[in-house]
Amino acid sequence: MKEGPDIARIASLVGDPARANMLTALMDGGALTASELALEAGVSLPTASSHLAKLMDGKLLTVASQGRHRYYALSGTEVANMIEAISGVAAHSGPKRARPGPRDKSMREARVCYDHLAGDHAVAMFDRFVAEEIIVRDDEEIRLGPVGAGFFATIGIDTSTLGNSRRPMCRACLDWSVRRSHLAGSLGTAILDKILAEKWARRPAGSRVVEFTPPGRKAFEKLFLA
Amino acid sequence: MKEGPDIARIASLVGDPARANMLTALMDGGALTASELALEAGVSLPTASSHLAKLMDGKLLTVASQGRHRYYALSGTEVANMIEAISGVAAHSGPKRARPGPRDKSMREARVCYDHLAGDHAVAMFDRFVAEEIIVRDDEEIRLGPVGAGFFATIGIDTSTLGNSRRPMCRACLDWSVRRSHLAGSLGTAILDKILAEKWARRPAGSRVVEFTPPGRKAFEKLFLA
DNA sequence: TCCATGGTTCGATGGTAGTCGAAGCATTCT
DNA sequence: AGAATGCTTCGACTACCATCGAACCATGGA
Repeated sequence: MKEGPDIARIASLVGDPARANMLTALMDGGALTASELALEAGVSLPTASSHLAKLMDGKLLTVASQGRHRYYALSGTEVANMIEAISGVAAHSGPKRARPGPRDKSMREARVCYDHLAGDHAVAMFDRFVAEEIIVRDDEEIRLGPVGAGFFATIGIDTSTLGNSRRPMCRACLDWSVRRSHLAGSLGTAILDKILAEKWARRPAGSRVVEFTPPGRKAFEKLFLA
Repeated sequence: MKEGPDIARIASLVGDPARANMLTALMDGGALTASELALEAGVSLPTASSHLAKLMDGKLLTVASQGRHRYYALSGTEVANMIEAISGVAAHSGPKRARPGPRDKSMREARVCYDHLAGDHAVAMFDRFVAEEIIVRDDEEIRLGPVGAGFFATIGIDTSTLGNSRRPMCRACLDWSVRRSHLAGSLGTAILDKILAEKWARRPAGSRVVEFTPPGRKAFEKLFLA
């Protein structure tokens, strides 16, 4: 009967799966483009655009136009707190989270996260990069480490050309199946590109799964998990 | 694409206006019956029952069967925190809350909250009861004060018969238009009954508004707001 | 034992909101 | 300028779910 703030309105905004996916994708505080969010949410671009308009209308998101890109981000910590609180309840509620992650084993092992690799392999690779000081992480920020440029040069990735774009070369992306970070950004894209170019793995159509071939996996491990 | 806890599922539970009303009605930590919640939400009993089943399924509510009543309550502080967090965002988002409360002036002044009086008059009455030690509040608990039984006896309410039922005689109910407590429980019901029996006020059909007659208002003020 | 009251289930209805294809703007690169 | 990319708008379709009346169960009281 009390009708305080219109709680139902904004709860219903979060209540749609597509929008919820978008919001959680932005929970790291980063900004993503509409197309990236469309992929994250698993919907078409028009649909995503509609959802984004609704989220903007509810003031849950802010947008920054940069050239022909529109970068969407959470509008503030209050929104993040809310998502966090909802997640807490959901964790206690939902179907027993005995298996935290996707039902699909291969998805958990290796999948593509828009344009870079995610899953166990990606997290292991990220850890090794940090251990070897190929990349260094300063709190939230991630940069190429002292031996980084050299390392990537040896495997045919020219890091000097990756810094040009407005897009950050290195970005941390929280892996939902492992709950740890993996590498995104243009460098992450370059690595995924190489994996596919070398035919170490292929992507079954209509899925995010990345299927390594047996020799491909060996080569990948030798190169990135040495 | 991270698919952590099923946040959309429980957000959509809160996203329905009827359910949101129910949840906010329970935000004081109390327990209400299905019919009370139906009135709070402004829906029919079958509809309310369906919503309650869904909220139970999502583990947002607990239920305690007492006789033929079923008392629903929030399942824990985590749920309350979530509602609180959502309210915070909603306050920043929604249509300017210049007028915190109902658009209807008469509603804000006096209305019925299921079976007791709410609104400005009810809050003023509650304050006076506390000031005069007619009732005393111990934190969350409310009891009849030292002069309480005598006071109510003089106006024709026998408090000794009100304690029999399982229902608490005194209960605090948070008034949404003033954001302060008013009196619920069987004593609150008795007072409302008296007001209507004395014809100090009447209830237009199909509304929660309580319309005092001019002499009725005088009598009410003399008796309860002296 | 029978009635009254509080709740839930069932079935049918209607409205609303999510979805995508196609077309339309805007910006940037060649 | 022309082409390509990123994004939004429009229109039509669909599916889901909130809603309520009526019937059905359960408990408590006479």
